[in-house]
Amino acid sequence: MINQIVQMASTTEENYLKALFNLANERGEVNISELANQLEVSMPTANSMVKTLQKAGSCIYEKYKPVVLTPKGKKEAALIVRKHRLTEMFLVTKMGFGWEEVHEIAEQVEHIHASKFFERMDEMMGYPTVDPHGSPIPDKQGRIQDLQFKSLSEAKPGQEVILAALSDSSTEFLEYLNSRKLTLGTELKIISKEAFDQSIVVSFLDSEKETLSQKVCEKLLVKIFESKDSSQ
Amino acid sequence: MINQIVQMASTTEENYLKALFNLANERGEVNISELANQLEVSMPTANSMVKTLQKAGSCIYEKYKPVVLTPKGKKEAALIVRKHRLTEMFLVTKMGFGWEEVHEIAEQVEHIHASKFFERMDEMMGYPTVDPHGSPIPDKQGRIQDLQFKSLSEAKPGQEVILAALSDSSTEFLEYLNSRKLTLGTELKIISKEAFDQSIVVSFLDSEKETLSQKVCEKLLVKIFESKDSSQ
DNA sequence: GTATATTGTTAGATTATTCTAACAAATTTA
DNA sequence: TAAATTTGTTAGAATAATCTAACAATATAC
Repeated sequence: MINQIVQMASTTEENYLKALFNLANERGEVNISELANQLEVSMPTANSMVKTLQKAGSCIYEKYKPVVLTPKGKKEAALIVRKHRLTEMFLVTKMGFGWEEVHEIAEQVEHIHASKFFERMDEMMGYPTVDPHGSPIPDKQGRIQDLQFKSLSEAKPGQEVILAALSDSSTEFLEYLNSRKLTLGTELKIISKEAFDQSIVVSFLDSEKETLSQKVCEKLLVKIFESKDSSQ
Repeated sequence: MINQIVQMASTTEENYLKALFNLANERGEVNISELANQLEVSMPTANSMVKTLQKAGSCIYEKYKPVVLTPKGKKEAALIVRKHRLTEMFLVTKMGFGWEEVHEIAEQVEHIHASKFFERMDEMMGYPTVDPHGSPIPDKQGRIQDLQFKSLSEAKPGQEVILAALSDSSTEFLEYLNSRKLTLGTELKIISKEAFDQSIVVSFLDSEKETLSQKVCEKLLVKIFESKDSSQ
């Protein structure tokens, strides 16, 4: 009888996997100092944990080379991200939390192993595909749909767009958006764009007008409607 | 400047505190072997952790004597039990789980530190005072109301009682109760009691009749209505 | 293209949590 | 009460996750 006890990843290992996954998505390659920085541990600590994850078959690592997740590691990470995003969505839609306060809670809830718990959340919400920040929720197999939104800074005057996701979900940014009543799903019309500093004036909610800096525009991901003059 | 960093209890320590609290409530004194047995660790392990908890001021321990929680330790434990029971209640009333499946999930959720999360649950449920098994939910200060239910085995023929809580919430027992449609809040009338084996025949839901063994009766906690003939 | 800075590694130590082996104290049984 | 059993303790070791110090490799700057 083969008694193959596949040890579940510890909470610590789960955090490393998630960090590798997120860093790889943001910046492509992941080196030890980025990883250490992200997790607020020393480089020797990150180095040693990467070796542990390699032994477990979750990543590939060669001295002085960037760390790469294996398909196994990617799936493990995606399933943690799934739990995180389902939780965030649940906290917002079913428990009345603001989108700026859910990340911290979800960081803890994502390490719960009872899959029943997350399946019920999923069911109660009608199987959502994105979280409250517009990020896609991986499916049960760890697959992620590619949403391919554009940054608002790519939009041109006259175009209409829908705010669909954020590339920065820090509390500060979310609170900035709250203060301008900018929520996901909001329709924006690009009134003008300032050539000097790339800031954009938009109108939304049938009346509000707002100037958005380039910095802000880069972080707002939008669906751009095909131009009415069919220039494509 | 006094820089008193009071270290939060680890998940492991929390589990020891909870075990000490529960064992003390069930059996009075807690000795090392009971604790070790409850947590499925070796006696030296339990012994060593008890010393750690003592250093943290959560319990009092002298060689070969029973372990006693300090007021600090009792409060810490009660607050974990609070999170556990709030979670169980939430899972049953807001997420549609059966009472026999929530314990396992709550064992994991109780270690989440985000107090916002539990406060929102509490609020959504209207500040319940008991969990789905009839056990009291400690308040935010760790205080527990004393419910003082009686065991059904103390009831006498002719009396009417309401099933209020359980002294055993094992999955097997909960499934037994499910199969008989016995839920908390059910009104039972004691039809007769068999002197030989202390089994009791009850009627409930206006029609159902059921014979309950002494073993079962001892685990059912009830509110006994004052007798109509005011014999007290 | 050398000097400087950054990044990464190894070695060695620490703390938390656990174990087994060996022994000691307390309790139960006969 | 003496023997047997149970309970508890100490000692010593193992693993996970972390650190600092010291050194090595790679990348950047002049």
